[in-house]
Amino acid sequence: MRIGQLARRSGVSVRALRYYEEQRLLESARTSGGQRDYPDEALERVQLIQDLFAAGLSSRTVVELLPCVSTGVATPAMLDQLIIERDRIATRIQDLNRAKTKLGRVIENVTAASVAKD
Amino acid sequence: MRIGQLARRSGVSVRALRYYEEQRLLESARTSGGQRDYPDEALERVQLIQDLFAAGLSSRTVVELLPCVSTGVATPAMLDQLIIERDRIATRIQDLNRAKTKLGRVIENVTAASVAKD
DNA sequence: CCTAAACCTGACGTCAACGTGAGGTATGAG
DNA sequence: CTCATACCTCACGTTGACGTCAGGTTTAGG
Repeated sequence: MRIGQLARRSGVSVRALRYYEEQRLLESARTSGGQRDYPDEALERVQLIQDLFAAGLSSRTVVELLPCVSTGVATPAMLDQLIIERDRIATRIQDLNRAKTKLGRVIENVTAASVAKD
Repeated sequence: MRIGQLARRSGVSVRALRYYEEQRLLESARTSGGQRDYPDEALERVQLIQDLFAAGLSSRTVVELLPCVSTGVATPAMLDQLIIERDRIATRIQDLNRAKTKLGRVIENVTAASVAKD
């Protein structure tokens, strides 16, 4: 599969895919002409990378953790890192819930006020 | 209260507080010598700003929504924006939960494997 | 009055994850 | 063979929320 098709299937830009390669997050074979050629599994991997990015992990962290996320095998240091990141995500979720609750209350207030006027 | 004290109390940097003022998120009175002088309520406001930033809102969005978040009064446009942001946060929470679950499974696998070796 | 600490205003630096050309090559249908 | 696409490699630009340094001023204690 070539880069444009992978981009369309995964929903990320061509530039992003090249960037992932630059960061060693994603490999590609090359055609005789030098164009990238991806196996089908690349799609899955790109989606995984996106998930981890969306979770706020940096590309540096992702490149460290991708092997064990893919293979299920990890060194103790990697396990520590995994736990740290999971906890960071958990904390972040709590922060977001607080903010969401806050906005929710504001929305309720405003809505109630406007209904009261009716 | 002067800027250094507000910084210590709120846990954000002096630079950040000046930045908030620059972005019109936070006002300050000035002493005769030109130094910033904050009322006690500023602490609360800084924490609110931090919450909204942590939720991924931009300073532009925050400056638009702060009035109604503080006062509870909003125009229809502001209400729309509030709802948009709340939904964005909700989506983000779901993303994070997915990533957390994924990492959690990896951690389980790895832990199980290492226990199996014992 | 003196001085250390805190504060002031610019203004340039940083970092991540790409966006965006510029200028050239590969591919494949007709 | 031809030509429209799709692709290639630099390499500089962008954005947000500050960090950081320079050079000067204010404040409060002794």
